[in-house]
Amino acid sequence: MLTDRQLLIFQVIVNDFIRSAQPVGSRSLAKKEEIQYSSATIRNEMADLEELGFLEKTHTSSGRIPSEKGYRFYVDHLLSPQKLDKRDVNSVKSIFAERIYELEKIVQRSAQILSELTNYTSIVLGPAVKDNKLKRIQIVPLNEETAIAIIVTDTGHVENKIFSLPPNIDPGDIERMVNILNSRLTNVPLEDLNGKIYKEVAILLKQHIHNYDSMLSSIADTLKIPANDKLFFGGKTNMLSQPEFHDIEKIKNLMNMIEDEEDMYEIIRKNPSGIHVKIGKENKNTAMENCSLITATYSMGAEQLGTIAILGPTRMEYSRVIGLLQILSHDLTTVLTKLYQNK
Amino acid sequence: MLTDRQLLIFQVIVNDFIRSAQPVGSRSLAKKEEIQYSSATIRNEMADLEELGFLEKTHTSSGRIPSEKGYRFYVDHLLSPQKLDKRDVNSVKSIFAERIYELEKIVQRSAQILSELTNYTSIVLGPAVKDNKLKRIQIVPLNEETAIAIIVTDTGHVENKIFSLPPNIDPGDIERMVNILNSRLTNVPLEDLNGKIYKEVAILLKQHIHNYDSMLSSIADTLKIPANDKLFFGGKTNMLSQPEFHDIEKIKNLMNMIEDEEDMYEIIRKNPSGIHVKIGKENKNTAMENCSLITATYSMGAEQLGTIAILGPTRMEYSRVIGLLQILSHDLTTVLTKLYQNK
DNA sequence: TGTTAGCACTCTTTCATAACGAGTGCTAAA
DNA sequence: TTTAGCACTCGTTATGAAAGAGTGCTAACA
Repeated sequence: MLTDRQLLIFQVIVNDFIRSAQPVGSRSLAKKEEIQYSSATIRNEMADLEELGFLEKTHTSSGRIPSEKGYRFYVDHLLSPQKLDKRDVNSVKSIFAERIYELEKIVQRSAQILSELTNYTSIVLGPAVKDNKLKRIQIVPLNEETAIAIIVTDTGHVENKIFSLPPNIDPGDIERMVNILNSRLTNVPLEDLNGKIYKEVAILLKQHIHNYDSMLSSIADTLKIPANDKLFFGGKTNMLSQPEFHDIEKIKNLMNMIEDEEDMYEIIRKNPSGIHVKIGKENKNTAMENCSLITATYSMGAEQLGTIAILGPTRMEYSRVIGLLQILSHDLTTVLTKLYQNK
Repeated sequence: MLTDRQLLIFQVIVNDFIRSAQPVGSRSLAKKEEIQYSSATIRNEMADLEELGFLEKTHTSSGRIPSEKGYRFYVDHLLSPQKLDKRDVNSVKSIFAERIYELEKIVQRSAQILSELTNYTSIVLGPAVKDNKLKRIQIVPLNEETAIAIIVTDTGHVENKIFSLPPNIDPGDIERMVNILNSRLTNVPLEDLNGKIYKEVAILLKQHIHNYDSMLSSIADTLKIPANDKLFFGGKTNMLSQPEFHDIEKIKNLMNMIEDEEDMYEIIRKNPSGIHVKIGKENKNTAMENCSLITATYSMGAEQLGTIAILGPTRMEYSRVIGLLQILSHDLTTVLTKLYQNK
């Protein structure tokens, strides 16, 4: 469709704009050494590229900036195989340098490094808890009326919830119940717990425990814990430094969205595996219409665990960010697989 | 020191400026019904108040705004006994309407309501964990090499940490160790745990457990958990709506500070009990020089637990915010005392 | 036929200037 | 002691001119 010359010019314009955030004019292009044509020729090509929808003008006599369609084309067809800066690679590797055991800490640190490297905002959806398998249930009575239920998963994740005890409960009953729960539910994925409790465990409890029904509903309720997986952020305020966000109103919308867990969860959830780029209005959210979101997934073995994302202006360093996400998601997957595979 | 008329004029100026964020001129003051003097008289008084340091001008011929000294005087001497709006009172009461068991949830919700009512940013320092007493220690092995230590406190707070096991550990040893720890350490305040472990528990472990020394250091290390108490925020982005933060640079500084847990912790920590107001530069942090911070403490019984704070512009609704904090800290204290006093 | 030089035109940015309004400080009169 | 009046200051807004960056188009060129 496009001639080689058009491709060249388009690519240089996009790169230039990504770097400078200023509309690119024909004269400044003609001065570049990789472009040997006169400004008039370039003007003609730019007019064509605009007609095709890849470029835009901010006003009648301004230079050109890439349109969303332009960015889309750039991302899909013009990104050369990523050659990452060595420093970037080293920075990512450094995340895994110290021996950390907690999955969450690794994830948290990834988010932080990513935002520092890019000066954009990073969002990491923590490991999906619902696929974790139950390692142990524990109930600790706090006083006559309340107790705390604690569940530990095979990945070392801990959840807890306080619930109220039925009056005059026998401590022995609690202990028996915990034993039954553990013997029957160990290694069951958290999302299956609830079903299994009513199908298999209820019968057993009925045989051994007084007052089992009021207890059971408390416990079952408690085990419904893993509602949303945890979100981690890095560089929440980085977008304030981007020149496209000089406007307070825009910033307010964006920051409000970032602060709203629900919104962010909606945006980053259920990503198909691999790397994906959403540009400008491709993100449904109006607060993000000047933003691009790049997501990558990470896994443990064959099981997809979570998502890493970078939120930046549409004028984003796509090449570099994609490179960073690729290497990070790969490394995360490798480390996690090694660390927890031998359960 | 000040005449009654000066007091009246000063108070009206402050109230007007808090409402409108605009410098207050003599003519607009003269129009108010509570002020019966001519604009010229008021001008003279304003000149005097400025000389005394209570008022400032933004430029030669502008109206007056309160100086920091002025706000300080206003807060210390001019705040009438707080008459709170009924809706405000009801909103605060609503926090405690549902029966919630988790202390953290109550605190979290308080922060949220507070920020919604005021349109400022609220910061709540969660209950000091170090004063909690140990209810139970649990150790759950995850695999051959790692285990997770869980501690539960008397207030239902749960902390956990993964640590590495010495090679070839005997499961029976772990169980014996947990029993010893629980029998010896239950009801010990968290901050005393470490000392007590080495003084009393080490000897016992030596008698009963193989390999006790390498285990002990792991455990002791694990129990050093409660580093910082948890911070909760409400309305982090509210300051973006305040007219004094039209300047992107100011916003960036402020938001960066709010996002930095260390900074915030430093600012809100170790507050003497009661309500305190820090105005403008009285806050050492330069990002806060256009802000005021009002803090209040809450307790459980006689034991001071944490701090609630509101961060707003120096042009803050002092009267209302102080009133809100008073009633909230009082109610929090009451509820918490009732809920957990009967341990 | 593709490329380029040249020129008229457009639009933004910057600067200077003027007019207006809000507000002050000071003086003199009530 | 209070107030009316007036000159003065400063910020805000509108206007216009000039400069600069960039475009589109036409005509000439290789």
